[in-house]
Amino acid sequence: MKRLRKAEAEDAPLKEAAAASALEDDLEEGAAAAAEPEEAPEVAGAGAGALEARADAAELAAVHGGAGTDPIEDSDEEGAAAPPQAIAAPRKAKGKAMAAPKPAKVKATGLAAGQKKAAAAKGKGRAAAGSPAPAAVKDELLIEGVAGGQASEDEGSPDAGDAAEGEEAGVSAAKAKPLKKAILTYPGDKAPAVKVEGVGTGAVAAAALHEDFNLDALATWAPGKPVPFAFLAATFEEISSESKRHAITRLLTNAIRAILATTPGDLLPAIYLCVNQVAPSHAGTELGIGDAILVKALAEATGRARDKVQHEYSESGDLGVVAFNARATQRTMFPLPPLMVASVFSTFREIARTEGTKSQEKKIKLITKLLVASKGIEPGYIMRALQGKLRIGLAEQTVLAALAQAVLLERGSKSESSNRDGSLAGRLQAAEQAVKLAYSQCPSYDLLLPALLAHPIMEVNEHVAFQPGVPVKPMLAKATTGITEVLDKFAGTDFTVEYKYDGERAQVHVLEDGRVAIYSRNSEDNTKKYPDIAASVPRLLQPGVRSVVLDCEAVAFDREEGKILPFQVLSTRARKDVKVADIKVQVCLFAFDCLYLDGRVLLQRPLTERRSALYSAVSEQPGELLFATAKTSADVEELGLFLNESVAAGTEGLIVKTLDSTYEPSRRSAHWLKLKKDYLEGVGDTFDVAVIGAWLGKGKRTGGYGSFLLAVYEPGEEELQTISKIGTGFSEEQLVQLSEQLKALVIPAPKPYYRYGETLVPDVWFDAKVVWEVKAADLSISPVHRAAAGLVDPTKGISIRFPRLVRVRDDKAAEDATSAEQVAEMYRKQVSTRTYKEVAEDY
DNA sequence: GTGCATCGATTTC
DNA sequence: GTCGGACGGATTCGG
DNA sequence: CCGAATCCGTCCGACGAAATCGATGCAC
Repeated sequence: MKRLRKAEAEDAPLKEAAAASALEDDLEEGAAAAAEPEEAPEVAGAGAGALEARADAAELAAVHGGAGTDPIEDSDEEGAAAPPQAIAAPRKAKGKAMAAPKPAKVKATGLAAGQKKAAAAKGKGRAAAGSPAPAAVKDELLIEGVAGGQASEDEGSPDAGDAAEGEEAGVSAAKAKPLKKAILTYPGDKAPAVKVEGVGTGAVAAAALHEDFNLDALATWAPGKPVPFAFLAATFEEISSESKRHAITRLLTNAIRAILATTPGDLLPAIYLCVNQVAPSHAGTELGIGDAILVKALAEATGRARDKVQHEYSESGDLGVVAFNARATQRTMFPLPPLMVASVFSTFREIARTEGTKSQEKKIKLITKLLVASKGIEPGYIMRALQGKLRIGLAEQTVLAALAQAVLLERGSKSESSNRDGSLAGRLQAAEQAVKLAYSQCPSYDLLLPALLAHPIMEVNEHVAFQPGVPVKPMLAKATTGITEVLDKFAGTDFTVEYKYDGERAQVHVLEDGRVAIYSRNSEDNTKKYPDIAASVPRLLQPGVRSVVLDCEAVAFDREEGKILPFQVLSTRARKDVKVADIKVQVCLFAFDCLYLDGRVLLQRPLTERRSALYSAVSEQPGELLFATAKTSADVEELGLFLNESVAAGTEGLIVKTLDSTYEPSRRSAHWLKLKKDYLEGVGDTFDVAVIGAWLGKGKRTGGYGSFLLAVYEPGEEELQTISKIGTGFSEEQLVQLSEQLKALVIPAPKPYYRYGETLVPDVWFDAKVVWEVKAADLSISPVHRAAAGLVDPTKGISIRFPRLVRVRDDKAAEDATSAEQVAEMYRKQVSTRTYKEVAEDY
């Protein structure tokens, strides 16, 4: 049926198209329902009702529809990839975010930011050195007192907002005192506030500002009416000029409150737009849109040449800016209906659904339609959203925080005023943690939102909790620089050490009904990628075990030799709809944690307990499932040996874990530490390489180089052969300085002795006079790089994994760079040729 | 129209 | 994956 | 003892190699 509608929408005039798509899936039906002239809904009441209904539907669907079924998603969707998550903002590019900076905004951005901007603009180097922090903070507080009023200015027409500065100043001055006081006394507390952990003075001050929330100043639409996309775009724009997290959070909190108070049905699409997702990760819906298609669409929408748009993109490094400028100069013949949050989002979903022949054309059409209907700031944010990079300093964690705060503030007064057991800041903090926990254990806004609106926020974890079949965000580990740091951090606590296998994270769910689901690190459904695992794991369950969730690393494995294979081998496995018979690369699971066993959620249990649960839940089967090699020791030398052993066994190093720690989903917790050889100073593979080219930077690297092309030296033919690009390891300041230095070495064409891939041509070439020392984790056979070509592989060259700059080698010339032969030798050495047994015998 | 190469997008690390 | 920058909170330092 | 300096965790967004998959373009 959606096909029909789609066809209609394509030919219909925009207004009708928007209407059609607004009705398209049940999401929009929900929105529409909430939008019915319910006449001034009692704040959250009406909308909550609408969403409550959806919550029930969702729960039902989850129960009946089975594992990870997204109640909102069309039932014909199959698992696949996920939408991008990253959203970002340039700190110092903030000034030129999207629109021409408005006078009022520049003021409101605050002293600190203003200064920084200026420093960044003219002065490379010591930007942050100057302004004393305390003064900046004070001024910030003054100005933020009027943030609420400011938001409204942006709405209607983007250019309309210049409030009387004098008045602002007056208001702020008046507010300054109570604010200061607030910091000291925890406002709203009768009893002296119990010190809440994690709540600082900043959070208290921020909480106090919530009193200024003014719905009428924010909401330009009537209660129950669809939320205009312009509102969201204006919020984004404001956020983009802000760098303080509290301030960003509050801006979004206010926006969410406005939606909650008027049209709560639009909250779900709004949240999805904020986090730049189109569906939960495990639902497998992707936009299938990248820079290339966006450039095409933008060219079409503005009637300009593609090259020109592409060129402007290269120059400005931001498609959003290109779109904004393009639209600004284009006249529309007749006024189009404004974009709505719900309709924009449903168009995004439609784009994600579009596939097959001519799908790109269709997608471009949809995008074009959005662009043509967009005004002011909107096209810029539409482009960025489709790119998957909002770049405004707002991403998932902050959205969750704002969501929690908004729900508490907007709805808490009713149901939760009775149990005010702390300061406002404390309760906000608690709500935030509850919501983040809920989301990490059940990463789906489709499930989270309805539950949030249906129940008191502090009970959200009772309703949105871990359940087998829905992936948990995996716990991550923190990098360390050496064994001493590990011992330092874990002094006084018991810890254990495990191999860090070089494969792919696999969260294996075995459900009571026998079904198996396997999720990736990013909660993608990988079940279809690993039918072999799905088949074998149930056989390995210990007698009596009915359901279990394992945390594992899936590693390519040579069953004949009983040997771990490198990551590059694993990556050649097919990904979609794999048939067991077609599998060429065997995989062995290395299990290291157990999150759930026979109805018991183990996330909050200590590692010791989870580990024994693991050992009791499944049995080892060489080549199919093994327990991660582990050892418990606090001896420096012993750990050093173990680290060497792990590397010899073909793993990346060690993970060190405290034995009493719980499983902390999605946290790069200090309870798990990564110990890799290449982290150690002076250890690991380093290369001296010539810098022979560069690419222009994007986003916060706009205006300079973003990455560089590196080459090693082949003395026989006297060639410089590319080995890698590099884009990290330098500070911003250093990057500017290096760019400056290299700019002088630009040559119009590559030297005849440069050997590089035809598909890897940099924006500018350099005379090879600069040598850098670069560190890497590994070497790999490369389809594009030319280093040591012919020495290891008959035609392919060698590249490096995870390259980063260590230091500049002023003392070296290009001829002194690492030689091709050395690179080849390093590659040969790293290839693991030893079996497990051999390694084990040695230690 | 079919098969193959290429490009772009997405994903893993 | 690596890395650096900005913030915010907690802890330590110095007058 | 208080304010300043410092340390540390969190969040965000620059950027890396390399693989598959899907759509499209091209040769035949």
